[in-house]
Amino acid sequence: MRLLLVEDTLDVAEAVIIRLERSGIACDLARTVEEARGYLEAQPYDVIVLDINLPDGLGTDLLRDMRAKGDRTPVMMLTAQFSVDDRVSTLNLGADDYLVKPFDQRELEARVRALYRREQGDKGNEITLGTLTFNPTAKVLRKEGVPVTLTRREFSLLELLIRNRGSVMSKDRLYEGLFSFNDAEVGLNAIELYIGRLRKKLAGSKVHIETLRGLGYKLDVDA
Amino acid sequence: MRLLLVEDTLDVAEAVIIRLERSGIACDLARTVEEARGYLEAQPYDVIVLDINLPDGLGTDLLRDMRAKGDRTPVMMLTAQFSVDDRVSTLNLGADDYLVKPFDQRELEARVRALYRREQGDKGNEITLGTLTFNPTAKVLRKEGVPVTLTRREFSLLELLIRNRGSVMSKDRLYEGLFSFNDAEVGLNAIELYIGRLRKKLAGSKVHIETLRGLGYKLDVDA
DNA sequence: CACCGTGTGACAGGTCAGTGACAGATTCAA
DNA sequence: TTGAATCTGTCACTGACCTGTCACACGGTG
Repeated sequence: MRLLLVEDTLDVAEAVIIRLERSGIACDLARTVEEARGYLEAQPYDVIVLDINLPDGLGTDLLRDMRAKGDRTPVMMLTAQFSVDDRVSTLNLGADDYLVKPFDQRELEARVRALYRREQGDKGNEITLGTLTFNPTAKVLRKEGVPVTLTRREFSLLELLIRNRGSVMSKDRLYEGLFSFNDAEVGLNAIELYIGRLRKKLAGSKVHIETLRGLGYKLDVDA
Repeated sequence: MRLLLVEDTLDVAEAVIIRLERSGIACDLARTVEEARGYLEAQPYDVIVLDINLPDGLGTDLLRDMRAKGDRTPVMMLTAQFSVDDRVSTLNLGADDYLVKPFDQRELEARVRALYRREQGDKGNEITLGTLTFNPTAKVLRKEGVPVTLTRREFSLLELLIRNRGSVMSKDRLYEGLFSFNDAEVGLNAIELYIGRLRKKLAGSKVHIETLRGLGYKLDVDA
């Protein structure tokens, strides 16, 4: 999952990013509205967490512009004071959720995941494929009921593949979902590496990752 | 829209079918889990409405098997009693919606249509030709539902032909679409080669690539 | 019948993917 | 804070398969 955090208070931002990155969400940080616009043009995000009060303007303005352009990316608003009026107008602008500062990190993560899930169209959060059950919120993968330990990156990659099962995911798309701009300079080779590691762990599960040379990878259930 | 109703209570089933057929939804009725499996093997459906309590087993088992096989057809569950636990576990199994009996016919129809719409949205720009379905975003080609593996070049060529189906594509145009300036020095013969390879993979699909000597190629569906 | 454009099998690069080893980074527990 | 364990990502090498050329067969057209 690729997330954009727009927030000017550095310590809040850092705490959030550390937390989210640790659980496998690739985060980019923008500290102004302008910066955020740049990021948004550069690449698509799965979720945006947007502070309202920013040095060069209001987060709500950015939100309005996005919606006016037809961008439907889920947006969670953040702010310190949140009157009932603020709340209503924010939601009316097309925000999907909001959180009042100070907030609990765990709550933020849970809500972000909920937004992502909703976007993906998954009702439940447990996915069964072959002999695998995958639970993105609990971060647990089971093979025939037995837990399989996955590292952060392995988990993120598997989640991307599972959510797009049956479709070919180009190496670029996987790369975008896995790494943020901070993880600069990571080679594309890393994807191949993790694909290999995942394959080992998925062995004997009726689920396999197919390679399509020059196109990407595709996760499928054995016939 | 093609719908499979799995329900053993005849009068309920008939009422539903009459209503849905009247508004243009093609319905098949299965009265047992076994019968439903038969239908599902025989052909794909757009939506499945699935009762939980059936004479020879539970609808939830059928649902679980489908999801384990990677089948993501939207499923709406029906049942008389529906505790919170039932609800959660059903959704976690991969159901997309549920309805408690007795229900309003109009509500059923509205929800079924909602499921269908969402599914169509996901499929987006999927193109069906004869027995082929071609999905450019997922980079997947299926012949009678079975995935056909294509290489990068084959895929590009097929996409060009499909997007211009019915009209003749000159070899030059195909060439321009397939090769960039980097791929300099590739002979025109390469096109013929890939046409040949594609023809083999499209064999038995009611879709054929016609040669128009001196003019180019044309992809068409058999009469 | 000759010609030109097309079909096709075999083959030789060449590119891209798989993999093992390794070093730096990070996490976790004392 | 330190050290062990694990995770991360690079590098280099190997191997597989796609790619496109060549050569030749085929077939319609004039």
